Amino acid sequence: MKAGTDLAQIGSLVGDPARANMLAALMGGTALTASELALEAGVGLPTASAHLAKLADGGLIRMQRQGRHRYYALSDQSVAAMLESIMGVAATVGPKRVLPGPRDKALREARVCYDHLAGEMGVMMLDRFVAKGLILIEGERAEISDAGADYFTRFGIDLGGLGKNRRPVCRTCLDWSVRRAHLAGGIGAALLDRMLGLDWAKREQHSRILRFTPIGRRKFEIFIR
Amino acid sequence: MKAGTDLAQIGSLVGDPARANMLAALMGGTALTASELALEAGVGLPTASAHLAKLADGGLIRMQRQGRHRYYALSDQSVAAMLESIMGVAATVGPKRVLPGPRDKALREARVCYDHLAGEMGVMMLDRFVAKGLILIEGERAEISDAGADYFTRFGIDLGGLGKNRRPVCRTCLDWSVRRAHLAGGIGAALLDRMLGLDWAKREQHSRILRFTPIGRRKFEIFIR
DNA sequence: GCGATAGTTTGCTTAGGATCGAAGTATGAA
DNA sequence: TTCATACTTCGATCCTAAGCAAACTATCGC
Repeated sequence: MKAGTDLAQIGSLVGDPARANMLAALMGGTALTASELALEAGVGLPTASAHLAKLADGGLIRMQRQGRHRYYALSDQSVAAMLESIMGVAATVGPKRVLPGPRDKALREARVCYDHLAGEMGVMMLDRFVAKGLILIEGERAEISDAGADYFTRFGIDLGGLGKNRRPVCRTCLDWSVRRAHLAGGIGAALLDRMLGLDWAKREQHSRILRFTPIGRRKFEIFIR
Repeated sequence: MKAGTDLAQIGSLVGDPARANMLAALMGGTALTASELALEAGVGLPTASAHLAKLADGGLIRMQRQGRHRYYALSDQSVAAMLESIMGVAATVGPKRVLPGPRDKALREARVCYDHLAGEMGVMMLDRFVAKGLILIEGERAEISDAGADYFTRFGIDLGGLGKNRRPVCRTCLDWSVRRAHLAGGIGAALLDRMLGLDWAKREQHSRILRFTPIGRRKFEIFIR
């Protein structure tokens, strides 16, 4: 009875098309303004404002004022993981799917999940790291080995800086398209950040798709080999 | 835009209190009849029938006729995992929680998740199995080692029989209370089944709580040690 | 200060869907 | 065959919540 109430509360927040579109847009990881989200959801500003208030009240998103803008973002990695798992169910048990178009293919291959790399390439990367002993996995928790710390530091990531903020440095996240885990947490975010900084890939506008350049893809292969 | 539609579809299914209560009840793993679910949801039979049709249509549940009864169950482990992840978010970011009562404590300690052991004891069990090399984990996928096969067989589990039906023998599932993985899949179900058969624990009526007997708990400790 | 942009609040309309009673179908029991 | 149980379908009601227009608040640039 009580468990159902919790489920329903979150479910109804996600269950409205306008709010769902907002959440999907925020899965991209970048914070968005109320107007941008209104546009994304296809509703007017007043309506969007009401929706955002509900989402914030329910704890799914977090707001930050910046001048006359208000930036909204998912409040937590766990919210992103939940949304991914819902998408996973939608993809498997959902209504008979039309065969996936080219956009879906790109999305499956490489995309941003909140703030880290997901899709086939993300899963492959974690697999390789585990195989090489750079990451140690136990259950959902993951750990960076000494060899891994060395490797990531040489890649240009400041592990010391990561440790300072509160979020777990290393954790995994279930991938909806591949149904395997990929690397999330501080290290996952830092790796994606670095790859974008090195111009290995570019984010496609208004989407979660990551487009790797041919050179970037080759360097990525070498990096994880 | 499209991603949001998928989210909203599943979300709105979970978002109705009556349906959410039904799903929560089905998380117990046992299949329930329409009347039982109506009672659980606190609605009349016609209403329940309509809800069940929607859930089945959306692919979240699966129906099986048996005489004049119709038994409903979650359609898939992935649905159970999704519901767990939603509960996880509800528990963390949700409305300011009242301090957990004794029921919550029991639920945290040991409960049924669809058809396998979850809660602190479930997480502990998987941790020990991994540490002892009985289960090998790589991402979300898991595997039974040779030593593990031997150990589980001696515990009275027919691993050969497990392999026959289609569901993956070994996989992990994220625990909402502990936020770590526990053991799911065919082996998870078989282990719980065996423990119940050995009278280590009893299921509490109309709830997901597992009550271990003192002796059962001690045997469990030895089993995973 | 003034206009302009970003966002919220208020008040109203409307539609979708949750609910139940009553009638209809299917299965089992006598 | 007849009655009872289990469930669905139909029809009608009612209520929540999504939507927008208009008015209000706050911040920026000048």
